[in-house]
Amino acid sequence: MGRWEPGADSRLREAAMELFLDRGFEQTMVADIAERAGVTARTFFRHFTDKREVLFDGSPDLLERSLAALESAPATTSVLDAVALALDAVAGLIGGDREYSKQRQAVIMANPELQERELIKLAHMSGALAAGLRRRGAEASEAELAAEAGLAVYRVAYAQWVDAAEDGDLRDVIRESMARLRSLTAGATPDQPSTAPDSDTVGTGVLQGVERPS
Amino acid sequence: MGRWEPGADSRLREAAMELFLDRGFEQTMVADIAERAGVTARTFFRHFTDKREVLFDGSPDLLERSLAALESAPATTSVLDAVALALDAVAGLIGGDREYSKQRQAVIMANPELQERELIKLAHMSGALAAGLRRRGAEASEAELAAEAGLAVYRVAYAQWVDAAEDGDLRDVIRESMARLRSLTAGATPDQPSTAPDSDTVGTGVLQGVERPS
DNA sequence: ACCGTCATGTCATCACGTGACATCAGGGGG
DNA sequence: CCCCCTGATGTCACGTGATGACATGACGGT
Repeated sequence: MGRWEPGADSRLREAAMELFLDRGFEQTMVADIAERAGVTARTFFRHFTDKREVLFDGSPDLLERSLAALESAPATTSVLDAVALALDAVAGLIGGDREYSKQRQAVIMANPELQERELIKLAHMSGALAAGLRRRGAEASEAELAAEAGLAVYRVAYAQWVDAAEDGDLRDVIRESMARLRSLTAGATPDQPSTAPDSDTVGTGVLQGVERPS
Repeated sequence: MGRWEPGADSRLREAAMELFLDRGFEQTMVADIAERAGVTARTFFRHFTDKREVLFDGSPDLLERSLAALESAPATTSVLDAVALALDAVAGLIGGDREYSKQRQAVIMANPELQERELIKLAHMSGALAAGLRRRGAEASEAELAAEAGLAVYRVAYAQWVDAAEDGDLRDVIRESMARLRSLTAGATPDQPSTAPDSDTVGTGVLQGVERPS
C-alpha cells in the first residue's frame, strides 16, 4: 500500500468541524459531512453513534489517561489531591493548542445539544474518577464528592482559560481554581440555614417542580 | 364553565410519566403520550419543545425560587453560604415526596438522553446562581466556582437521598454533603503536581483528544 | 482460485420535530 | 344578533436523524 490514507474517522471529524464552523451545527446535515469526507451518510453512523459524537469521540482517551494519573499517585495522597493529579493529566493533553480549543468551544457554545453532550462526558469522567478513588480506598460519598468538586474546578478553569485574552497554561489556571475553592470553603460555617418547609409544590426530578394535580 | 378540567400540560405530563415507567422512554412514542392525553402529537410539541422536556419543565420554578432565596440572604453572608441557602430552598421544594423522585430518577437513570437533559438543567441553575452571586458583588470566577461547587454538593446529596434505604430530609443530606466538602478541602495542599508536558496528542474540546493528523 | 472478513454502499423504514393552513370555541363590541 | 378576534387544537406535508437488512467490493490468507 502506498501513502498513508487518513481513516474515514479522521476525515469525517475534520469535515464536520469545518462545516460546523462555517454554517453552524444545526445547519449542517450529516449527508453534507459524509459527502465532504467522501463517504455516505450511512457510513457516518457506522463511525459515530451521533451527529454530535463526532465532536467528542476523544473523551475515552482523556478518561483513560486521567485514571492512569490517578492510580499512579502514591497511596498517601489525599482524595482531592489525587483528583488534582488527574485533572493535571487532562490539562496536559488538551492544553496544547488553545486556538483549536477556542474554535471547538465556539461551536459547542452555539448549540445546546452539544452542551448537553459535553456535560455528560464530564459527568462520565466524574463517575470514573469517583470509582478510581473508591478503588484507592476512599469512602463512597467522599469519592463522589471529591470527583464532582474536582470537575467543578475543571469546568470553571477551562472556561476561564479558553476565554482569556492572553495565552496561559491550562494547568496553572486549574491550580488557581483549586486554590480558590479551598479558600471559598475555608470560611466559617454558620448555623443551619433554616427555610420554612413551604412546599405546596411537588418536586419530582432533580429539577422538577410540578403543580400537584389537586 | 363547570368542573376544573386539568390542562393539556398536566395530562400530557402524567401520561408521559406513566408510559415511561411502563415501557421506558425510548419505547414510548410521542404519539402514544398524546393519544393517552387525548390530544394529537402535534399538540404535544406545542406544550413541550422536546419529548424529554415533558420530564423537566418544572425547573424554571425551582430556578426562580432558589434565586429568590439567594437574594433574600443578608449581604454579609459568604458566597458559599449564600449558595447553601439557595440549595436549601430547592431541597424544600423537591424534598417533599421521595417516592415520586425515585420513580423519576429511575426513568432518567435508564436513559442517557434524559441524563443529558438533567445535567444541562443543573448547569443552567449553576449559571443562574453564579449570576446572582455576582449581583451580590462577588468576583466573577469566585461566583462561578461557588455555584459549581454548590451544584456538585447538590448532585451528590440528591443521589444519596434518592437511593437511601430509609427516608430522610433532603436538606439534611445536603448539609452533610456540604460539610464533607469543607472537610475534603481542608487538607494540606502539597506542592504543585508536576506532570511532564507530554502532549503528542492534541486536546481540542473539553474532553477532546484527537490524534494530530501528522 | 477460493473463502472469510471488514468497510462501505444501497434501500427501506421509523420517529422526532416543524411550518403552513384549517377549524372550532368563547368573548366582546358593533 | 352577528361579526370578528383570539387562542387552542387538528390536519397535512416535509426535512432530518437514526437504524436494520442486504449487497458489493477490496484485501489477505490458504
